[in-house]
Amino acid sequence: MSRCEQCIARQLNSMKTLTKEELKEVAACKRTIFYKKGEVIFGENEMLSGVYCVREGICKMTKLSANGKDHTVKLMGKGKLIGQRSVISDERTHLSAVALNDVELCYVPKDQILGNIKSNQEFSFHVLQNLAQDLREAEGDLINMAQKSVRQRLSEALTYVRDNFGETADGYLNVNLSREDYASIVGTATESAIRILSQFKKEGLISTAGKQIKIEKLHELKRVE
Amino acid sequence: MSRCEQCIARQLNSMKTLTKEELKEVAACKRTIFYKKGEVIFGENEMLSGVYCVREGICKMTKLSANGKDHTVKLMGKGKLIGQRSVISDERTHLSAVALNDVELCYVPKDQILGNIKSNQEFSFHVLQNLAQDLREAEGDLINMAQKSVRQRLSEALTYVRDNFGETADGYLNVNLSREDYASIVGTATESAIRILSQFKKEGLISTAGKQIKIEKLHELKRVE
DNA sequence: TTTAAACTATGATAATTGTCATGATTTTCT
DNA sequence: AGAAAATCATGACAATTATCATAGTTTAAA
Repeated sequence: MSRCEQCIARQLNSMKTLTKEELKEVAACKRTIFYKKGEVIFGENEMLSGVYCVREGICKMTKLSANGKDHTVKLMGKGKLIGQRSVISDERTHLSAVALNDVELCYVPKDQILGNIKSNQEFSFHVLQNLAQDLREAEGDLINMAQKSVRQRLSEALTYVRDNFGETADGYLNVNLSREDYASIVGTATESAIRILSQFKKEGLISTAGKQIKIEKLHELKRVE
Repeated sequence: MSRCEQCIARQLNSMKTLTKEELKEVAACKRTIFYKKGEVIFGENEMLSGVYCVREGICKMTKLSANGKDHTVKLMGKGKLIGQRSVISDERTHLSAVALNDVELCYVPKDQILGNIKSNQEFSFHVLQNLAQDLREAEGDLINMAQKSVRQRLSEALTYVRDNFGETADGYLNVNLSREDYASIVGTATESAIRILSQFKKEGLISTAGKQIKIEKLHELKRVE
């Protein structure tokens, strides 16, 4: 079993501020867990006993709404910590976490995390900065949702996926989301997402090959009105 | 000039975890500032040199959007810390802060706050929990924005104002926001906010006296479809 | 106090988005 | 391979919301 010190994901979050001693402790109590596409890591309103660090794959954080639809609040890629907020607040989850593709997670018990927050000032401050950043993003998303059209939001969702998860050698997005996934991110009806993607295609802003999407004209896509 | 130890606002935020010594230091370097209704405390994209604690009155945190309209992200009442996120991230502000009515703020230099975060574990953890809570709220707002109608959001804005800022003896909301303010919170056109408030009035869910609003039937208002 | 400015109100109409329906296409499973 | 299920696509229509216009009301200021 690989040690935390060698884990790539570790470089990407607060864990990198831990000392060798602390990392050994984490390594001793952590567990690696695999989830297949579509599997639920945890649901809403659950008490978590630890946090999950994404080592491979992508998870979506979603919330079920009154009308029965899921809204995807954010996507968590390599290095992201899932469940951090709930553990810090000592509250039940308010979102559920679902594997968007096959996923490898590293589970670290809550006490280990909280212990390090208490004892390692640098770690604690890093977590603080992380949350501050998440907050900034959430507020930004809120404003986008309030003020931009579905078309704009969808175009931004495409560039978001591209910027965060990259593209293949021939320019297709690395991550293939269904139209329903996009609709859930953008906060619209699936049909609307489909329709607008069709428009983008007709306008030559994107092209598709099966489920794959290629962003053709990023510039125009970005300044879509 | 009043000492921090006696300040009511202090009871309401992370400051309450500071020791007497630390409070004395804060008291020594803090400054009390007054703003009149409508005055700007800071704008977007500014570097802050400290945080502001609300002692009296309410501030709104807003962001100007491409279409020239302001969106109100949240209201900050007594005890709330303004600018905390920017100071922790060491980034420019992404929102501006505006006095919604006459306001008394207590300004604490950034170094003082950051120093306490570094040295006082309890304070640091409290700030962490605060941010986690803010994050939860922001995500909740995002989902509301994505999934609820303007009518629902407006009804929730009313109960939000009531729950957070209270009502007078005769049942009117303590805080009197303009329809434009409500529109800015809800993320809609001012005319739409006006229209829906008129509807609520016709339906007997609220009543008004000039600028004042009284919630008449909270129950039905809450389950407005 | 009266005059201007800001705010509230409402109608008419357009634009956006959601919903329902119906097929085509693709993927998955056996 | 073939059937079933999921996904994608598109039309028709309804509902919601924005925009423009106009006027009444309240508030603030000269």
